[in-house]
Amino acid sequence: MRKGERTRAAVLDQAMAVASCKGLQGLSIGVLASQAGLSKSGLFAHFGSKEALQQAVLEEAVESFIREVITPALAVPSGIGRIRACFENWLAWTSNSRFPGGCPLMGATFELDSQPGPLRDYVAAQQGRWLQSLARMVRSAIKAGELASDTDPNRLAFEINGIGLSHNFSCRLLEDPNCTDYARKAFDGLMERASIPVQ
Amino acid sequence: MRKGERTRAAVLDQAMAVASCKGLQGLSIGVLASQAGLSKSGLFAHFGSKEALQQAVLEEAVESFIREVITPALAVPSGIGRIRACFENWLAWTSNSRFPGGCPLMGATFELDSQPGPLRDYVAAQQGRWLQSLARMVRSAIKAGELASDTDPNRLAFEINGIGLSHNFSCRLLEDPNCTDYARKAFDGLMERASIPVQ
DNA sequence: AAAAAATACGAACGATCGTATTATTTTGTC
DNA sequence: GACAAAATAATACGATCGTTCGTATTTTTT
Repeated sequence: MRKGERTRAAVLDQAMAVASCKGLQGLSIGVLASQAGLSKSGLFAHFGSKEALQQAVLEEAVESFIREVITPALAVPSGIGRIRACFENWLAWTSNSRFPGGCPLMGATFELDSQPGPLRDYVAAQQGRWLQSLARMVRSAIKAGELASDTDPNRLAFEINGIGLSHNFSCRLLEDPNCTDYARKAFDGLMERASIPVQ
Repeated sequence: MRKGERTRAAVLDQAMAVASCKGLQGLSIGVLASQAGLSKSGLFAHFGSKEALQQAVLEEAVESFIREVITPALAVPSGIGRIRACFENWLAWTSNSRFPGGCPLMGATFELDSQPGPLRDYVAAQQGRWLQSLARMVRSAIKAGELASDTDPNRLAFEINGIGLSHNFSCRLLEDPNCTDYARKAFDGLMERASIPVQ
């Protein structure tokens, strides 16, 4: 690994932490450079533009999310268990200490949702993929005979997403100690309602 | 109504629209002034600081939210009907044309949740009130005999909030035309599960 | 109509922003 | 250890930021 790649990676890690707290708009090349012990122009050269830096932060965050939330869940046999594993990974991800201000993608979602441009397009595409991943897990749980066949995968994905969003909301803003408990119970209720009743 | 109050109100309206799109951080006194046909210093004098302007935007948004979402619902007899009315008002609010970028409070929530200060404190307090309002409606629906007595009002409020958040997410970022349908069905499912079964 | 108070303006401040250009240092390779 | 390439630094630019100040203009009250 070249020296440049190493510093770039280190900068990116720091940038993710900052973006997690202050948003993508709150990223400042000057501040970031002094935090990383680099000159402004030295740091700048690694990305070429501020937007490219923001894009890199987003891509890095997406890659982490897939690695820590989705991929491990796919190792679990398809069915409700896999969906639950993914959900649990997501809850843990929300409190990941690498992100002192919470998931940067969550922040970017609400920061960019009304600001047209390549960054918004990227976030929208990735969040669409996230919902599709959830829907796919639901579909395979139906195939496995654990969820009722008339379950709408996209709708269930919508609801699971809502529980996670509410968890983030109550965890990050309100600091409600009950929020993880609420989230788990909401998830269980959702699965119970959609599952095939035991005869 | 004094002249000053009128211009201040007009500026605030414009500021809410801008904050709705670009966030509180995206508010610029210079840009706002030129949009309002005022000089920068003339506009500035109405607020005294940028943070005071942001605070004023938040207060105005909260007031609108209460007026358009909560108060009308309280005119509906207590029970599931009242909760549904509130929920429907909320869905409509999310698409309110006054806010080209969606609810400014939603944006502020995810923008400020990790940025300590009076603005964050204010948003947290108001969002706490919002959840409490929902919980109170649930409690009165239990008293009215429409929801099971073992329902946890705070947990149900948590779940309703999640559906609204997911609706905002899918509506604003993904522009999914099904999102309102999904949200309504999720809400109905939630109420059905918590309601007292008809004998 | 005169006096007082409230509003708005114009100019300037220091600071910081992202970016471009040019130079210097460090790194990896032969 | 020399040499090319890569990485970092130095400096400067124009723009914009929030803010202050003194002054002009308008509105309201007397």
